[in-house]
Amino acid sequence: MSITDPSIFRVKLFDIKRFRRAQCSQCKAFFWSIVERDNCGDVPCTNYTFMNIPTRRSSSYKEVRDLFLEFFKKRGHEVIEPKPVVARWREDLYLTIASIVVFQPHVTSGLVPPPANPLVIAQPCIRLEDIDSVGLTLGRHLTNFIMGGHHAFNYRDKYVYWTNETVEYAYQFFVEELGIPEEELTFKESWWEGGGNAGPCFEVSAGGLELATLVFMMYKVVDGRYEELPIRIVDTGYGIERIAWFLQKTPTAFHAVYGPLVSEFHRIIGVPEPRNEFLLTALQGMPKLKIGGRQELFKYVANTLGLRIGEVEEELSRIFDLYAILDHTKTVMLMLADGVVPSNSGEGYLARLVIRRTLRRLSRLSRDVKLVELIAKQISFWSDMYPNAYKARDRILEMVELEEEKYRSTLSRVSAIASRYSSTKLPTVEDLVEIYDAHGIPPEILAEEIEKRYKVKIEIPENFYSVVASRHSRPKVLKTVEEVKLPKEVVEEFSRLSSTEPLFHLEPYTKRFKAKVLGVYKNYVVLDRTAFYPEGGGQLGDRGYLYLNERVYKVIDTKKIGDVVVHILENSEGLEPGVYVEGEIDWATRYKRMRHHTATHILLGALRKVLGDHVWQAGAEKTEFKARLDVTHYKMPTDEEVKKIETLANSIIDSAVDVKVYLLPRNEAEKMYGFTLYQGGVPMTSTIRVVEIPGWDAQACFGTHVKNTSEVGVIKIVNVDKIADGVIRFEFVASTALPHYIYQVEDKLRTVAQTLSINIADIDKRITSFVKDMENLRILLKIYRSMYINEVIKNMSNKIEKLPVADLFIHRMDVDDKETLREIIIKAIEMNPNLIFIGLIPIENRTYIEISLGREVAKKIDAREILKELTRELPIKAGGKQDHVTGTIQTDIDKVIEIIKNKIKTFLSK
RNA sequence: GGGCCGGUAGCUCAGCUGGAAGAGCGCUCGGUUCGCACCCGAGAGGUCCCGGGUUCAAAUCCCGGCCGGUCCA
Repeated sequence: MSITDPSIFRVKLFDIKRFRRAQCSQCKAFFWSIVERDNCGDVPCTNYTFMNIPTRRSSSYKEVRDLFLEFFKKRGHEVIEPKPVVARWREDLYLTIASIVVFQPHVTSGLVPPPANPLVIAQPCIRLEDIDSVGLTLGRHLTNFIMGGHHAFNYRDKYVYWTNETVEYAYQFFVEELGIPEEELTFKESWWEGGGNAGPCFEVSAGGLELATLVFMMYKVVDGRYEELPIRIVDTGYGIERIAWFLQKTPTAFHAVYGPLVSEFHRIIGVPEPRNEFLLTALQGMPKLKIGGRQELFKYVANTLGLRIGEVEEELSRIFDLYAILDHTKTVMLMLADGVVPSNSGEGYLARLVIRRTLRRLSRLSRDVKLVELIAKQISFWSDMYPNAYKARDRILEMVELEEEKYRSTLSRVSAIASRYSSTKLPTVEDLVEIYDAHGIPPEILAEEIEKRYKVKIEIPENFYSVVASRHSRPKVLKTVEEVKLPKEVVEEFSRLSSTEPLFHLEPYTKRFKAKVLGVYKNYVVLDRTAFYPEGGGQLGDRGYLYLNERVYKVIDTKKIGDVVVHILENSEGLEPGVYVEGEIDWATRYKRMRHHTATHILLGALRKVLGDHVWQAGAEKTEFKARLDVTHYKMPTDEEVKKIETLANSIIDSAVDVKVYLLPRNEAEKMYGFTLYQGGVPMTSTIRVVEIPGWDAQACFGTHVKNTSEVGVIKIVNVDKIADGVIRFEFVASTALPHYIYQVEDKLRTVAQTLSINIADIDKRITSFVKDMENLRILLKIYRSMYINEVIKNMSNKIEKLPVADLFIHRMDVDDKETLREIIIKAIEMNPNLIFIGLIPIENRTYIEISLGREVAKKIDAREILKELTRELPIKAGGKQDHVTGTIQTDIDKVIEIIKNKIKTFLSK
């Protein structure tokens, strides 16, 4: 895996302190240690021994975090505020899985300077990769953790520090600051990869716990190959939870992190707290997991303490569940606090996934405890470390409650699905996967139900969830960056040209301008400057004209390649590089789009104010006619809320606030406005164009905006829709586009009124009576139908022809109402089991025919045989079953009746 | 973003190898009963999501759309 010269691992400190390089007898990795040892110092190559390693301190979780920051601050690192656990600034990742993620890809690629250098950060992270191991490993695996990271960015012309200093800091921190004896420390050589970067690393362990990873990031991973980075980055991750565990010597990391909350969860959920000895024995048994899974662990604990395996399994499983719940509820809190809305797609699904996993585990322990209650406990417990969660408390709890309800309704299908099976017909593994995939019902829950019903046990394979996962192919990129929709050859042709001067930004009200033609290829033209707005940020490209002397060129669309604006013409004949043209944009259209664009920002601001900070733009489109804005929100807004949003939005229009546009360096912009800037996507630029409506909204935005909110005129929300779970779409019309919208509505009304030949004013009343009339007519029709049916049946006996084999009745009905005919037929043959019923309906110049046999006749005769007989004489397309056929005769009804009668008579006499 | 499942009576759903629209609950009426949640009998209630196609015939098969659910990243 590694392509590195191992000499990079030979750092100064190892020489001074006489660390020696050795190979682990278990995992075969090379490691450095002061004392001689035959393992790398990390579980499972060794046992947990940290319980017996003395340290100077026994610090709380929060103290460890502050200790870490303080240590590096004292050594010249600037402390950086942590970022949200949802990676809003990244297009390729949903969650902040490490501290370095904060600086990817803009800083690591060299586009933007780091906010400080060197720096230190205590970044809350969420990683769902190991979610199945959480609890089981007593805190080694967690879905949320704080990664303490000190980072140094070494540019070609600016060196900060590299391997020597990094290892020395680790040594000082662990040995001098925390008081871990130096002979306990091991530095294992390894290789790290993530987020598109890679490099050699040290895993620093003591007493069986890996406490930190020191990565020397120096490669970019491109198509599986490694390219050297222009910047060498020190990327370290100190596990604050593990260090706290190490120092406090609690039996699990959960005790170290959650303190009194552990007992409280035990009490609420009703799981008795285990003896310390029990947990410590389990901890010692952890390396067994690697060998034979949890059964080996149970066996170890049972043997050591002289207990029965079943007993141990039952108690430990419950405790594992409880710890996982402790972990998951905090993860849910963190995600929802950072504005994630549970959904069936996107990052919202990750929140739902964790919530459902938690509910599943919770339901194993208790039927009565509500998830909301546990989350509420977490929110209060963490109120000082995570005040934003406390602020969002009501919203978080409401979302959790809604999710809990949704999950319950999902599970309500279990019984219906179980009833598809029986004690002899059990679901296969394939069925279980299918049921989980399509209905979200976990196999153990279905198995439980089936066991209850049919007293049969179902085996669920160990690798169940990986079978599920293997059914889904994974896309390479999560979100795609806005792509240019221009032919490849055009992109190549124009890629050499210098960037176009953006008059549409510099002076957005420019309607006419002069410019020089720089490039012409087919119907694509590039100018040195332009007022034509190129498609982007949900705003469409401008249309208009280019003038060259007497000639007029129609511009039908405008797009961009990087900073080069490409005008798409109907015809470019006569245009060539060097000539000067005059441009004129279709101002009426563009101005409406500008107003809709600014209106979208106004609406988003209003939405966040009315609905909450969890509202994020999930998509938008602006045209000259109307605009739509999709946002994350967990339920359909009420009519009152919509009105409130609309009123609020219009109030800022009436306030006539100036819309400000700034170009700011990225770090500064983020510092000033936060990540709410990136509503429409994350630009890959070092400077950011910020469009601000002061006190209302600020976004990184490429589009054109009006100078003052009053120019938007008015916003009318015309439609609200739920387009996905957790995503609400608002369609709205602004400014002078509104009359056009109203015309459309009026036109529809007028058409309806005309069709009904009434006044528009009366339309509502008329429709009501119209519907009532329909209802009455239906009832009336029903009565007449049954009258007719009875009439036919009553008169039938007179018209029946008694033949030797059966009775024959031919009924002609001159109304195309097959349903009525069918009713007559059914009644007739029920009354007379010896009847052959022939029903005929004229349809245009053809004849619909239906032949039905009574119970008795059907024993002797096949209706299809009759059909066959008729086919000899008549062009029939028909078919059916033994006692009933339907079809069409391609002949006029008057010509067929006699033929049918005769044919059937001859047939029956055979 | 992608895959999968579903849309049939007021509700929960069956029917889906094409062939005459069903069950349970609920509702109405009647019976039983001191009374009822029980029991018995009768009845009302349908755009089989929408549009197109194949077919003599489509709830059923095919295509497109809308809506809902769900899993994966």
